[in-house]
Amino acid sequence: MRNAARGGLNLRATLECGQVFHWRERSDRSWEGLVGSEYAVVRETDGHLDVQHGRRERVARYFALDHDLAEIYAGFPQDETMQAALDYGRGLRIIRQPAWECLATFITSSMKQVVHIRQMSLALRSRFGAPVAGTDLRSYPEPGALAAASEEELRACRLGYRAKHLRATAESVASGRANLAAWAAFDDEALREALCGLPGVGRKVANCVMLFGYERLAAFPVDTWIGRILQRNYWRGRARATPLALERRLAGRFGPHAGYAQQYLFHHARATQGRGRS
DNA sequence: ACCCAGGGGCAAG
DNA sequence: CTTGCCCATGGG
Repeated sequence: MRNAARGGLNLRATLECGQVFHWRERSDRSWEGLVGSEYAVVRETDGHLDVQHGRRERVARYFALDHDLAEIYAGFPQDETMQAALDYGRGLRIIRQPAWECLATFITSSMKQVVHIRQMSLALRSRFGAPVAGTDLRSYPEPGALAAASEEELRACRLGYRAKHLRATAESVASGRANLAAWAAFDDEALREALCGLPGVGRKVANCVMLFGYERLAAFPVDTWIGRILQRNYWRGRARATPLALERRLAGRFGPHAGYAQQYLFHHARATQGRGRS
């Protein structure tokens, strides 16, 4: 079953740009992963999505094929830095990721490279997740499963100091004190404030969860990569600014879908300025 | 040996 | 409201 994507699709960029961490490519160039707790196999053909396994509508929604990329791109700034990132990542989509999976994953992301986040995520799935029919992939652990785990067990998944934060937030969500589903009704500021109240969640992680888990496309996470890009290309000659200052002063330049712009800049920088410059 | 990675929390200025 | 330091772990 083939699904039209408004403005094209770059499946590899979408799945490897650092917004989601468990998908894997198969030898036939298709990709397999879990949409919530459902096994899915997908493939990109001519800029469209081929759903080879899984419920078509559900998978299409997960990959946000309804996002109108042409309209989103039209809001990007017309400068060289942004256009180079756009040319490189064209077709990359911000997907609709389950809020808890996204929140938990980004709590473990602090001071870690994408490859490590993936390893921790897979270890958590393997140790605490539930089996899924049709695959050896396991669903992301429920909040209760992580809340019931000991800190030592979480550290065994190589989480380090992040184990304490993940466990505490899992408890908060499992108890219902933090109702992630209800928070979807909050406006951006209220949602950010609610998220920042959770252990291990500061402004950067909150912005990632808003962008990837709540479809708040204006959310603009500033990490070390984006900080460098903004400082060098959009804040030249001025005093070194903190991530928060950069976000407040510059996010507006990237339009109503600033989060999309941010992800293209991140993906481009990571690929071209590559991790190992020896 | 040293540096950095999709940071956050906390105490101190 | 900002800055400095620590928090583990892996890789270059």
